[in-house]
Amino acid sequence: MGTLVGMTSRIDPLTLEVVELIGTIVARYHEEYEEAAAKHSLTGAQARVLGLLTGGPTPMRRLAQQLKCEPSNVTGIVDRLESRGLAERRLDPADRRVKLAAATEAGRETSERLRGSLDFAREPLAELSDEDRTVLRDLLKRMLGTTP
Amino acid sequence: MGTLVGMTSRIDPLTLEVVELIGTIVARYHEEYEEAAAKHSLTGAQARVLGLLTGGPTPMRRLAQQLKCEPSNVTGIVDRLESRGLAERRLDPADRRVKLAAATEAGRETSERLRGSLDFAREPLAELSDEDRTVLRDLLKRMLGTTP
DNA sequence: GCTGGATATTTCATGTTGTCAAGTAAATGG
DNA sequence: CCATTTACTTGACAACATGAAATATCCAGC
Repeated sequence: MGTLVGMTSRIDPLTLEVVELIGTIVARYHEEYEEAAAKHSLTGAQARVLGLLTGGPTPMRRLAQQLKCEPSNVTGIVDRLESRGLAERRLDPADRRVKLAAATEAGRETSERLRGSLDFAREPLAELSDEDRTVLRDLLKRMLGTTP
Repeated sequence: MGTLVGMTSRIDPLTLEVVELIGTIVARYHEEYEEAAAKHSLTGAQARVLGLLTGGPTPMRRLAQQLKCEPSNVTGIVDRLESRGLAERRLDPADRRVKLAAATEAGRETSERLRGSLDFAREPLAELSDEDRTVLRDLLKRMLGTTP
């Protein structure tokens, strides 16, 4: 192996370009998400938890797993949602150790309004035809190993 | 317009599926990035700044713009990088108000090792042929409006 | 049934990221 | 030369995140 510039030269330029594009998409996605959350006076983490709660009452531990963080962190986030009347804690009759976080009616409304304002869905994809979207979907699925 | 289930039904299922896939990619990308940064004892923000500094000495203000945060925030991040010998502040001879953040030799090495450990580039894209990647690249570019 | 270990949650201490307002220093335009 | 703008830092504060220790509960094995 001759004199190479660096490790990155092992990746072909095309792959690098795609990775860079994905990075851009990731950045824009995050930006829009935080922005939409802020419009409803929520932080990103709060919006994420509220979104998870639309799936029904959820144990704190499960929220931590889905957010990939420590359970003690979830305590604070749910505290803040609760203090604003968007969520509440319930006891699990089946296991008195666990507390189920659940969205209140106000929480459900807020979550739904937020979902509606996430324009990332419409705007960039509007550039693509139906056929393009199908191709894109299949490529992304294969990338993610959904079709092994 | 009959009785609809909700606002989300305005978006066709295909678009919804693509949006969901992109969400998955965003989540995985972030996860891997933080993980790779942590392996080098860096936080995500520190890794991001260090990455920006590989482009050469950069005014604090510009870093703030690229990170989309307040300049006062960058002060702290660069402080931490500096205290670990990965970055340093230089004076801009052209304008004595600005301070240029620059990666040290150690910072450059760390940044390069980190870049090399970002497997998100190789692993998922390896599923795709060269032709597939070209198609994907073009679709993403159009999504991002790079080719108006 | 008891007991010991595992599990679910919280609390506390601590660190990083982020905002905003105020302050300092230097450039710039009348 | 002076007022304004610009670049950066500082300080106060909130949210997020981790890790260790405390509490309450469950469960397996005896």
